[in-house]
Amino acid sequence: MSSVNLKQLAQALDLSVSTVSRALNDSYEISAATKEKVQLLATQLGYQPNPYASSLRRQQSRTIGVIIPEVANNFFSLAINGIEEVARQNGYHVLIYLTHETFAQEQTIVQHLANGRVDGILISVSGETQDAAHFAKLRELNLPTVFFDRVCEEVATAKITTDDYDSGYRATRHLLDMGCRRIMHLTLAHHLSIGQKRMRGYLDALRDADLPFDDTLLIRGGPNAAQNTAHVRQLLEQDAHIDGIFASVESLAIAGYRACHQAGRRIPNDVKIIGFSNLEMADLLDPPLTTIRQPAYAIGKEAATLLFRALLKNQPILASQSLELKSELVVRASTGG
Amino acid sequence: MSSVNLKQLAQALDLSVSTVSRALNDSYEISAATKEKVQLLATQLGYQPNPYASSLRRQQSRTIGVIIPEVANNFFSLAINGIEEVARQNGYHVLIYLTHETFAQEQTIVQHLANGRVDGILISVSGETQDAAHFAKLRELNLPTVFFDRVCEEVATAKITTDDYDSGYRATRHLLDMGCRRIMHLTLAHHLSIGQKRMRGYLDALRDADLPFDDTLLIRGGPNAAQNTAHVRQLLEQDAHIDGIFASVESLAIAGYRACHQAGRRIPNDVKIIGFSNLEMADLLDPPLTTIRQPAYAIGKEAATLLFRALLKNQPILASQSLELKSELVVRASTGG
DNA sequence: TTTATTCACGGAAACGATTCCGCAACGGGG
DNA sequence: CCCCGTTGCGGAATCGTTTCCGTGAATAAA
Repeated sequence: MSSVNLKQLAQALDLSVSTVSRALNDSYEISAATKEKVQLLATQLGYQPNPYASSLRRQQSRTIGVIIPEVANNFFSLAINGIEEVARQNGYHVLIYLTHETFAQEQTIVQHLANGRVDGILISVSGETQDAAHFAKLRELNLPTVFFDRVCEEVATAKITTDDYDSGYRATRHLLDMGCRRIMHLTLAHHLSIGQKRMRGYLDALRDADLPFDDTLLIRGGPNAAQNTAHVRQLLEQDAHIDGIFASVESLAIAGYRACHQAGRRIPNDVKIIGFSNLEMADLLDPPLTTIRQPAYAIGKEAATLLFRALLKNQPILASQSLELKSELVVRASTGG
Repeated sequence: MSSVNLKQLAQALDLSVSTVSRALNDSYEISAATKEKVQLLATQLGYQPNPYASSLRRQQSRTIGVIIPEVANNFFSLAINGIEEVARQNGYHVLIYLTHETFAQEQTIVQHLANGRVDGILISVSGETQDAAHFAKLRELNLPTVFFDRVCEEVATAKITTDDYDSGYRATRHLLDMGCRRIMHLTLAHHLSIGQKRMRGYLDALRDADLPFDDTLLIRGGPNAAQNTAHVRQLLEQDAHIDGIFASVESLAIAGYRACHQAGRRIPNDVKIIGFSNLEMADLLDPPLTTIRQPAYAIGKEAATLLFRALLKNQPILASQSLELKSELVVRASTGG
């Protein structure tokens, strides 16, 4: 669509197409004088190489794909921020795909990216994903892939995660320290390693406090916020002894707040709440929410950096390059006195 | 990069490349029997057309570009959600670019998209943008463009906005009705029409209440949240009579909250606050924030729908197709009693 | 039977950039 | 003076699809 192409430049300069191309790519075979002439006219006419012709010939697109469950989510939007920054610095473009937490969409998206459209993929898998078969094709095609936050353990590639087991343990431990004895655990991605790690942290903290694990205290949430709230409320009303809620994602912490309001349980007097969250205004909630804050921006940045290191140096991505960043426990009033 | 291409398919089937291509595109010139054979083998071998070869030949990329100031923002991430949904339904891909509210980045991005990489553009301009010259090229190239929310009036194309003047008026009027007499106005995009419209609503509401406009009550915020807060706090401490804050974007409403806390002004007793916001948990803040809620998801969806109508039918986008959606005033405790 | 038309397909030219190969001209060394 | 290497550039193939044009055979129309 760009009005001017190589052939037109070549004609105007009375040079061949190949010479013009080489001049623009700063090839050593072209004299300084010619280079200057070519580049001058190119900028004058506003020449921009056709990206598709270039990609076709070079067999690379200077584009990466980012697959995430949701974008209207503080964690993922911060991560995208980090990703986009690194991509732009390297002159790459970013294609965004949303799975809406469904496995089917994740499959189709991954499939559609296995045709050379992107040079690499960053992915945080959907809550439904249990099978990693759809990632096999990427491996087969040698398409560099980095998982972040919600990873697939089975796939042998690099993964950027946070200390999920530890965070789960510390969150639960904090509730216990504040006096909780019957702690609800709200989880979304319970099939995923991330969910299981946080859960194991929860379980181990209970065990270390010599508290039994009660299966009924476990709520597996879904994408529907109203339903999650109703679910939590129901449990709160059934079980008057519940005095703590550990939410493994932000939206479920919110569900916890709403459910407590509806069930007439005061936070933190009756029920203390802690949740994973990247909400910058967690301190302005009523009451301020105690959070485990993941370094979302850094996660995106690290994942992208790892990917580009592989892309630019044309090296494979190794599982050994995986990184685990630390989350931060920020104590506020929702778990206070 | 996809392992199998048309030529290989053709050889395997003992057909010509053109026949295979036509069979896969369901051309009327190909017999049903051949079509079936071709499609069977194609799916068996997992054939996927090379998107770049296809784009090069067809002169269209089945990709749209979305340019926004920030993604870590409830409004924009909801809008992207709407955009992505419509794009996926139409089989299009979405390239995301962030300007980080800077004019320079907006220029470079727009320039880089004027080479056929995308078939259309959805844009919400940066807070710094005052000049529309960089959009001229898009018009020149006939690259369909739709503005949403933060629009450029000078550019003759369709724009999806909300009733900004009205919202500004209603927000201010609400504060007046609740007894405010000295209302601070926090704005971000004061050069943009969106900022000016909201401001005019503010001014007209003051005028209709026979209140004078005081220039010192106007704060032009920037991208730095801490600085904005400090700015608001300073003004609050200087002027003890301020009893209302009207924030034209969510982040500035938050700055208002923080500033009030720091300056020891109670909300809503001393100062009442209203702000544009798409925060789903505005009701969980302390106190719950009275908001003007924009239909962010719908805006994204409408903008994308308009763009695709033009793309698919190959029609130009007319300014007359512009749409103005209604925002909603949600009264909560931050402007109460 | 002859001609016209449709059907089903093949060949080859695009799309625009990159790159392999080849080739003049020129300069320096023997 | 001749040979050879270097410098600077042109021609053409190539990436994988799409599509224009052509063509043989079968069928229909006359």
